[in-house]
Amino acid sequence: MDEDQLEDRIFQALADPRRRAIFESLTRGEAAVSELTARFDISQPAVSQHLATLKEAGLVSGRREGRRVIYQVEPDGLRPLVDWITHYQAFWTQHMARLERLLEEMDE
Amino acid sequence: MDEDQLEDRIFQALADPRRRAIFESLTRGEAAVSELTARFDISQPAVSQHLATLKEAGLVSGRREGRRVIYQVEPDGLRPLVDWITHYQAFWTQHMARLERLLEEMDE
DNA sequence: CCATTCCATAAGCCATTGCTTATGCATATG
DNA sequence: CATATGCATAAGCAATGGCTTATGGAATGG
Repeated sequence: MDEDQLEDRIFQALADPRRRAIFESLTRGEAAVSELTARFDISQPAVSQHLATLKEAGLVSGRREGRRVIYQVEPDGLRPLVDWITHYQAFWTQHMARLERLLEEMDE
Repeated sequence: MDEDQLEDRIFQALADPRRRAIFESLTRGEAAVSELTARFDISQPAVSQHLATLKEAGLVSGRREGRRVIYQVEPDGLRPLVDWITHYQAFWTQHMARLERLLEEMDE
């Protein structure tokens, strides 16, 4: 897929608050569609549609387990977003201290 | 302003490709509305509307200079986005090497 | 002053989007 | 098999979004 097109899909996928909430929910652990439907107060098809959008953006993936489909966050999914931000290093240089702190934490 | 609400506006502002292009254009240097209108093939009101959206998201700011209004990137504007991503450290740990390289570059 | 330039805002239009209900396929279960 | 469960997809609808043209205010220049 075109890189710019993927970038587009990621931004657009994360633009919707509910979709972002679903994504964030999945970062706390994989879940089946039925489970997500129970958590959020929208219909099952709505959840499936959101998941499809997130999937096409490369942010999540799903595997079949019997009748259920388990979705999980795609670890590399946010990479294009990180790359996009990194491209404007000059404007977030001030956050480097914060990132350095993060690096130190990760070293442990 | 509510932090989540700002987060929302940032994601939504960056969701539109043309608005992202305008933002990217401003990262390469401040510009007046008329200049941006010349660069992108849309009407002046359309540009002003995009700028208003970016401004409410805290991504750009404008100052008046005579008849013109000069827009520039707000250095701290992407911070909430960076914060959001850092919140999911676990999923981009793999990018730490890349960030470390960036840190080294910044040290020079 | 009067005309011109630059910009923001209003109003209206069309395309997109996120939701719903309806439906059908796949898998499990009796 | 027959029924039930889990999910995806289709169709339709209301809301939103980005564009346009029209208009008016702010600042400059003759």
